[in-house]
Amino acid sequence: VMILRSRFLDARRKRRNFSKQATEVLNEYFYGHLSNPYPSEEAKEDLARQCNITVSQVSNWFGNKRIRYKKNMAKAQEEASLYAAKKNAHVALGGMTGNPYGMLPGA
Amino acid sequence: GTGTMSPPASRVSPNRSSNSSAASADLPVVPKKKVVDENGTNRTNFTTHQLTELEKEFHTAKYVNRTRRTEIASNLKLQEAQVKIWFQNRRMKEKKREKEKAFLARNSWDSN
DNA sequence: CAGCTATGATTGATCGGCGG
DNA sequence: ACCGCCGATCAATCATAGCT
Repeated sequence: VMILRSRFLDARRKRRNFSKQATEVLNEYFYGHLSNPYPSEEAKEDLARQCNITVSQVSNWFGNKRIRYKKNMAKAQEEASLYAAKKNAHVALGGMTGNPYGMLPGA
Repeated sequence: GTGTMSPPASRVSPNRSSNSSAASADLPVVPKKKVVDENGTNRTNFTTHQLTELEKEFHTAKYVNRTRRTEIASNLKLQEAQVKIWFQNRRMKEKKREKEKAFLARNSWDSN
């Protein structure tokens, strides 16, 4: 079985997680447009540039994010609040916080 | 609050609203993709043979006639619709790669 | 190092719109 | 009215990355 699979598996093998910064940008967009997390082609290109990844990767990210957000809404909602709060703070302070939020505390 | 995520603006209707506020609960879940029935397993796992043949056909012709499609479906024991969809997905896949290359190239211009 | 979770990529199939 | 195609997306899965 494994042998048969290895023949048509390609890029999926070597994958690298996006940089924290890239993920940050993507999450900000996602939670900043939660009611309609469907970036236009143009927005995707922009995001791709900002994150230094391809447009397809941006699409993949949003596709995965949407689905997984729904599957774990309870948990994801915390992220939503987190980013919503972050956004407000950002606007209010008008400055960067450089907060190293890494992965969610999962709490 | 509960999830929102209305379907893609392009799919719901020409109605586009720049809703940028964070989580606001509404939208009673849209009918989205149907998982058919039973176990919710409607995704066919093509065999290596089927995929090999399909790709062989693809190299010969990106598009298949209804006649050819019927033949292929018959030979590979697949539904004609599956063959049709397979070719469609294959074409999109190719197009996606080209588009990506073009975009990357365009990105280089900016840097230099 | 093993085990488990997070995450990026792949892909058969669906949705809505368009054109022949 | 019907069908195929496109573009975007979904949903389930694969395989690996990365933390514990």
